Amino acid sequence: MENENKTMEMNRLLTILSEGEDEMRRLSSHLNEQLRADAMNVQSRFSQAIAIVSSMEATGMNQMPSQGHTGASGSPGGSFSGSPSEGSERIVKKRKGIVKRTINVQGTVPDDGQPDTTLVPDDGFSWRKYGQKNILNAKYPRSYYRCTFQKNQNCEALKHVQRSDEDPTIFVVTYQGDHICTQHVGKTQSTEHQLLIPIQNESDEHVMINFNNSNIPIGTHESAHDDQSKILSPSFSISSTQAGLRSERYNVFSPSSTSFGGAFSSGGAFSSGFVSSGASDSNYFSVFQSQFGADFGGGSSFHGSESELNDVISLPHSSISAANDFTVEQPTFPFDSPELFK
DNA sequence: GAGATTTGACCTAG
DNA sequence: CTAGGTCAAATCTC
Repeated sequence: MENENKTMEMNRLLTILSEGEDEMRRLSSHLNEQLRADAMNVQSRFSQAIAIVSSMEATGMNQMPSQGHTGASGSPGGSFSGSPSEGSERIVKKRKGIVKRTINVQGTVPDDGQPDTTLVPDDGFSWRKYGQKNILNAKYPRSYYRCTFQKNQNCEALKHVQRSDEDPTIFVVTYQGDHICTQHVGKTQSTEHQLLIPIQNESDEHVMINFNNSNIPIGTHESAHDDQSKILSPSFSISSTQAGLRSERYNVFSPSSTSFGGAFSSGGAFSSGFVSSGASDSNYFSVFQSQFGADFGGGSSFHGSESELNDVISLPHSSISAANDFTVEQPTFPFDSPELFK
């Protein structure tokens, strides 16, 4: 029962993040070149969070990923900039009834001679590569990873990653098994750059999304004494590295929105307001909301019933939104700030 | 030297 | 029998 709630909330979170990522993608198309790079940076943060949540969910949510040992295997580089929204998510049960969870994520643009391992998105867990195989009728080989802590903690989580034939920047990531290892949540991040999202309304558990420029930690933490309302103002920063770019602060706010989902849904925050709040040391987007996860549409589980009925359940990204009674349409952005556009 | 990656060989489900 | 998945020795990196 508790797990069902968790799954539901995780799916909600995925929906929210996916939509946020979509909105940022749309938004970036309206921006000038300088700001577009920043917007894409934010978009990539959403995408990374999505991958992390997907990984957590796929591996049973037993553990939250850590930051800090992503080094070696599956996720070197930390240059992940993609999301499940690029394709579809599906649950596959093939051999021996083993349930696998597949998501599509967008990695970095492949460079000639650059190994796949440097392009594979970081999902926050620590993986060790144990094999690579050429797959029939596939352009690119499939890489096999297991949890780094398989040996010393008997963690059985596995994943394999394969680059899409159609779009080499898209990686199909399949997760299998549960993380039982204790990969600790990174503690090196300042909370001022973290997004804390309550996983369960009734509990004190949160997902923490860090929109810092370093690796993103995401994890649960106990906050029995925390006032939730104080941590429900997610923000993410855009820090331009371009010399000469005027530093400004932009706020995206939603006076009427009561959820993060609403804030990023079409007709939500972006249509409610998007303003420049003046100069600051860094370009800064903030999403204000009164309450995260209030209610954005039922929170149905696209996780389904773990494929008990079907061997393959294919779920295009759009259906994630559909499953939550969301309709993603072209937003109507009242971009009033002249600095935003060419 | 320890740990991670590579890669050919081997195993096994379908 | 075949293709996907794993093993393990060789190699690489820090």
